[in-house]
Amino acid sequence: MSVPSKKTASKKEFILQKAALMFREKGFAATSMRNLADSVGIEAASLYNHIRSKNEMLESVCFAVANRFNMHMSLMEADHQKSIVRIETLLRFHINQMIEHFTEVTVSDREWKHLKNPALTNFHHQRRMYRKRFAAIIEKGIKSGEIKKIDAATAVIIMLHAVNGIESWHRSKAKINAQELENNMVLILTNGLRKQE
Amino acid sequence: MSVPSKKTASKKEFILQKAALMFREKGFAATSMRNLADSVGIEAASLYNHIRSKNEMLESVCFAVANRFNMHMSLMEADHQKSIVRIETLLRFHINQMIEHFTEVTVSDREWKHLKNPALTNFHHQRRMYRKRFAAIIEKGIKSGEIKKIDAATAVIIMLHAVNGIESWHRSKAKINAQELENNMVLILTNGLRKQE
DNA sequence: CCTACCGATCGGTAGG
DNA sequence: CCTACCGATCGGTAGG
Repeated sequence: MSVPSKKTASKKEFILQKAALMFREKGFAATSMRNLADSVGIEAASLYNHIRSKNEMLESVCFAVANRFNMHMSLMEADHQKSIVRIETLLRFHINQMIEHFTEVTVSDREWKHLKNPALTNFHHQRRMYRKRFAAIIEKGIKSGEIKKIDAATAVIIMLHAVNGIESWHRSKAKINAQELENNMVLILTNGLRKQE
Repeated sequence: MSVPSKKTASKKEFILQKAALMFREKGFAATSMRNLADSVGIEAASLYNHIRSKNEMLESVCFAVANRFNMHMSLMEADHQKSIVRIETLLRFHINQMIEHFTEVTVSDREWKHLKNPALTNFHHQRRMYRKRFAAIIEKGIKSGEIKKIDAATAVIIMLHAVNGIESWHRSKAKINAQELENNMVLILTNGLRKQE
C-alpha cells in the first residue's frame, strides 16, 4: 500500500520525536541513523520507510518551530496594543515555547545551520524577517516614549538569546517553578536589575 | 629533533586558529581533519605532527577560554566593590571577550559537549562553579538592597545567554560600533527597557 | 521491516 | 611533511 495508514503516520511522529531528542543531546552531525534506529527499535534501513533522509527530519523540526513563531507574530501585529505590552507578550510566548516545546525549539535554534538549500536559505530568511518585525515593535515603543532610547536590534538579540537560558534552568535540579521563571525573566528584561530609588 | 622549534610552535598555533574557525562555522562534529588540513595547506596525516588528536584541539580552545573567565572572576572577588559595580564589570568583561575572542568563546560555549572525559567532566564542573560565583555576587546585591528581589540563578543565565547575542551583531551588516553595543547591553540588562516615569 | 550491501568518508597510524 | 593505508562508520539503496 502506498497510502500510509494511521499506524505508519504515528510511527513517523515517533521517529521524529526520537530524532529531535538525539539532535538536541548530541547535535545533528554527531547523530547517526544507526543511533536513531536503535532508540526507535528497528534497523537503520527501515527508517527510510517513514522518512526520506536525515536532513528531511531536521527540516520538519525547524519549520514546525518557525511556523509557530511566525503565526504568533502575525496575530500580535493584528491586535493593537501598547508596545510595552506587545514586548511582554512576545517575551512570554518565547518563554512558554521554550518550556513547552523545549527539544524542538532548542534543535531549531542550534542546528538549523545544517539545513541544506533551498531549506537553509528559506529558514535564514524567515529568521531575519522575524527579528525585523520584533525590532519594529521596539522602535515604535521608543518613538511613543514607552521605551528607553536604546538600539532596537540590540534589544532584540538580548531578548531572543536570554530566553535560551531556559536550557540551563531545564537541566537544573534546585529549580524555581515555570511561572516564577517566566515572571523573573520578564521583570529583569523589561525593568532591569537595579532597584529604583 | 624532539624539541619543537619556534617554527613548529607557531605552526601549531596556526592550526589551532584554523580549527577554531571551522569548529565555529560548521560545528566540531561536522569538521573533518581533511577539511582542516586543506585550510592549513598540508595533508591530513601531517596535522598529527603538531597535534595529538581532533579532540585535543577542542580542549585547547575550551580551557583557554575557561581559564580567562576564571582568572577574571578571582580578580573581581579580591577587589571589593559594590555588587552593582561588580555585575556591570562582569557584563562588560563578557561582552569584551565575546568581541575580542569571538571564535574561541563561541566554540567553547557551543561545542564543549563534544569534549571527552576527563576533560568533559572537568569543564562542566568549572562552568557550574563559575555560575555559582556569579550568582553569589547577585545575591549579595539583593541582600544589600542594591538589586531587585529576583532569582539570582535566573539573572545569571539571562546575562550569560544575552551576551551570546553578540554573534548576531558580529554577522550583521548595518551594525552599531562595539562601544555602543556594550553600553546598550549593559543599560538594558541592568536598568531594563521600560522608561521610568 | 529485514538482510545484505554500496561507495564515501571518517580519525588516525606506519614508515620513510 | 608525504604516500599509502587501516578498520570503523557514515547515509542511503536494492530487493524481498
